[in-house]
Amino acid sequence: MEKSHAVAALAALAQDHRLETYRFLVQAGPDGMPAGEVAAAIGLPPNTLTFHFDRLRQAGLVTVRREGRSMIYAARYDTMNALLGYLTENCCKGSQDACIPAAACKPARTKRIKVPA
Amino acid sequence: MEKSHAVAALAALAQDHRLETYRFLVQAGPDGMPAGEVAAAIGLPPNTLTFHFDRLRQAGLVTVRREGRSMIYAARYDTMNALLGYLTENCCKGSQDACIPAAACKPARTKRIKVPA
DNA sequence: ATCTCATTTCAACAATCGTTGAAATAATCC
DNA sequence: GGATTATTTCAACGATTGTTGAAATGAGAT
Repeated sequence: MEKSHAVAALAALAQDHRLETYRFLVQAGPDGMPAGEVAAAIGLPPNTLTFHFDRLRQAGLVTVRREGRSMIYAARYDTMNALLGYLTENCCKGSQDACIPAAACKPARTKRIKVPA
Repeated sequence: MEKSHAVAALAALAQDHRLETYRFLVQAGPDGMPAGEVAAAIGLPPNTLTFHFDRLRQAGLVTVRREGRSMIYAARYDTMNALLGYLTENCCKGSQDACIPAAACKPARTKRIKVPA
């Protein structure tokens, strides 16, 4: 991930309603949610939400698709992981000793991906 | 980490000069660097840099101490790790299956903390 | 005390941000 | 076709942001 993309993603997340919206979409899962349901859940007027969705989308944190008359927004996990990679690269690469706490990142531990054999 | 703190940290990092400054301080190590050297390295007028340092400090990402006539700024690794924790909590906790890629975060692998025996 | 060096404070300024209300579009139902 | 539902577009608005130049502070050197 390039610096400008990281800045864009950080800026997109650096706002109350957008962070909440994004978090909501992440927990909603990869299938996403119609804009209206998000608006109701977050408690934001639809036009305001559209503005924030646009920001998230331009930062590559979210995708949209039409389904009937609803617009379904979904979180892009790959972008978040790229951002985390960029930040941890900064945090831990240059000087490992500097990263005081051992517990830097805590990925899902309870249930790994398949890895058949 | 609370949401408002996360937003503050994200906002502090969501700017070209500040992200670069913070990254520079992270790589400078826990002892930090005088403001002047950072200004020279980043290529920013000292008063502008002060403005950005203030933002980073208010977000808890940086500390200052005086040393002679220099002000030494240093990265706060704990805050960055708290932020990463908050983001990964969002990304991976609620729905592990949703976190498509296995490589979510990559902490320092080359050289672990001491662990004497 | 005076002088310099390192940094901060302050008051501007244009630019961008987040929100609103009203109007437009897009798809479905009758 | 016209009505209804879901969402976006548009033009405003006050608020915040990042940058600048000039002046102030703080600490060491003479």
